Amino acid sequence: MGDTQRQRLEAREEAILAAAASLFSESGVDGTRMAEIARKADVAEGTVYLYYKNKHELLEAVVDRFWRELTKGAKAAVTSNAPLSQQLTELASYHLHSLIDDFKMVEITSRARQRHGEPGRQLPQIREYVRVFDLIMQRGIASGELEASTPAWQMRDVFYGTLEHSARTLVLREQPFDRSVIDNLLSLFDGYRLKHSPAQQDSGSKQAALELLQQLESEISRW
Amino acid sequence: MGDTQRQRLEAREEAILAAAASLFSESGVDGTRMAEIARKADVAEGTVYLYYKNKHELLEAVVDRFWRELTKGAKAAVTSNAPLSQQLTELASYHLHSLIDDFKMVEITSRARQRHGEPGRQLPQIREYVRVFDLIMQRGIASGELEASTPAWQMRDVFYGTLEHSARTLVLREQPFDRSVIDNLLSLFDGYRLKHSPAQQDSGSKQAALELLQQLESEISRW
DNA sequence: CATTAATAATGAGGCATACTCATTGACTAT
DNA sequence: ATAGTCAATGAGTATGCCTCATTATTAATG
Repeated sequence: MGDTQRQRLEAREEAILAAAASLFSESGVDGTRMAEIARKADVAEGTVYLYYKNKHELLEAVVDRFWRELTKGAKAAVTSNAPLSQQLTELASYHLHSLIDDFKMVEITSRARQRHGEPGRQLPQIREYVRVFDLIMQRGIASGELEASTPAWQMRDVFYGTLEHSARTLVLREQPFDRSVIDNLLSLFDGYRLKHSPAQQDSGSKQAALELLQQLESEISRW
Repeated sequence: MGDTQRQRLEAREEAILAAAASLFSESGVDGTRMAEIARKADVAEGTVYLYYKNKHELLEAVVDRFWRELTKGAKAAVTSNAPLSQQLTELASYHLHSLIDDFKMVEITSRARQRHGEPGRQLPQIREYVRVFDLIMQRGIASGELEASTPAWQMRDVFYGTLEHSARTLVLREQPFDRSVIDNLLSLFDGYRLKHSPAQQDSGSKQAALELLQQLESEISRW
């Protein structure tokens, strides 16, 4: 039947993707030959090119999948009714753990971004991943748990950038996950916490904030 | 004379390095052929290989030089008697400006780090650059301007990681240098500022801190 | 079930390019 | 002047990505 056929095709594509991911991680992109990938995926070399136009597109697909998986976990960490600080802690732990475990993928990601002479792009799935971090900041602002004077993207850059760099530091030193990195980052984020009680907000901005909050919640619940 | 000969060799090496840097920046590593580099440097293709073993070593040399130049500027920003917050501001501005201006080099750097299957290394000159950030944190701790309970490397990861990620954000959005990123980061760093006056330190730890401070100062002055 | 059409898979060969090395050239010392 | 050393050259080789004519497999039709 036609249905089984489609499944076979998808299984082949998956096999190629998995083989590439594993080999890229182990030997690096330059250290992996297309023939190896084909062999590991149990197809002929030419078959790879039926599914991916060239080595670079295969690399992009591998990277894209990695971040798509990460995004799932990140969303899980954020989708809850827990207080903001706890959600941030969970997200940060998940993120740092993941980056450390698959640091090779993080390195390979930067390789996938550079396509010949063109300006460095952002792969769609990475954008989506970063958006999870943006949303939690926006939600914190809307709920009044974070001050509104700092743009959400700047808070995100602190959060995301710090963790990415910490992961690099730990991996290069061959150290494991370090909880104190998270604690430190979160105590720093207290600087973004509103000191005033929500009651001190004027009613106009409070109203606007509530609307934004609801909008964000609905967006998150749609996940 | 032998001296002129040596100068000619150095000039050739320099020409090759400059040609490679310019072409890598413009067209990316994969988009640049060795023959182009040779032509731009006005030498035969084989000559390039007398100075650099292969394309990857040439790439490493280009990246290494870039960070060596950056290190000079960073040290300049830090070598002064100004208060810590001002030095941090200068260092952050210099860093962010540089990363934005030469973001292509930043991207290429991550490419130079991955050598085939080996674990991601840190090129020596990048290490040296990051050490400038470490030293200013250590100095702040020693002088009592920063709290001692957070390890210097964690403060550095916040500082360095945030700026690197902010640079990426700005470049991808095609926005120029944004002073508010620096202001935000520095106001966050107030969280690391000691609230107590130095007099509250017990004399033992104060003594130790002073010694460390002098040691750091002498190291910095040796630059 | 036989036949035809359509689609998927193959792998030998083409081709671009990083790299080598035998030859040539330039300079130095005696 | 001559021999010796070191630098430079660029045609040729090797490697690895990718193509495409051929073969195999599946689907459609009567």
